[in-house]
Amino acid sequence: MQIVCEENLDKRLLELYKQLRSEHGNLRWWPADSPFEVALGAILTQATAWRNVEKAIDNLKAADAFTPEQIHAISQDELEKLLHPSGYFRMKAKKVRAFVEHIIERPMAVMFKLDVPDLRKELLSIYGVGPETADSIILYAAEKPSFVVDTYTYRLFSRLGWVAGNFHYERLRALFMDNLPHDVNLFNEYHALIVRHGARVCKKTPNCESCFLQSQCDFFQVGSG
DNA sequence: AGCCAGGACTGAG
DNA sequence: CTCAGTCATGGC
Repeated sequence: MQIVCEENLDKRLLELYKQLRSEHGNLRWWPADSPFEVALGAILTQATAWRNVEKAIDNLKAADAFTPEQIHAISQDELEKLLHPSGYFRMKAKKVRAFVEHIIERPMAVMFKLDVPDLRKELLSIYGVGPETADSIILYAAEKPSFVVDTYTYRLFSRLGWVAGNFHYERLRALFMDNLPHDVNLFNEYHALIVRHGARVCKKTPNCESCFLQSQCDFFQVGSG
């Protein structure tokens, strides 16, 4: 993956943000009641629709298995059963267990005292926590500025012609980290807007009409700014 | 009926 | 390092 449009990226990113805001409003993410619930949701939503994640989280709450210690105490079979609706339930049971075992040793509140680079390294060392999950936990649970990108971000930016080639998480994240102020509220809202908008970005057709950014704002087209 | 959703890990080349 | 294969349910 290469960055096609290097010029004025800071201005372009802020203008895109304003466009998304005007289209979708102020979202204020993440749907969870605690940092631990954010982290669980981040793991469970890997390649999975959020509505299925909600079922699994409801199961955990209903089974009174919603603290790290409670989850650690139940059997693997039971954990798999509770996580079943979220899909990949065997994999996710392993991942959730690895995560709770880690934070029983090092509570999230302790980890969250680290700066973003060190916190990110520690989260990435946990089985089942990849770059997007780590950044989601840092941004939405620790409330520190680490930009979250995903396949929606890549798809949108490909349509805009700002990037080309295959999706590369770290390079796409660096595009935001290097060209935006490190503001938690900005990062929070920006990623939320991209995900909300993502449903309108056609997967296969390069000039999908449902992607308003293609048709309504010449500024976003490479070469016009 | 198929397609796909807010990815990550593994093994092979 | 790059990449295909794997993991799995539920809504549209």
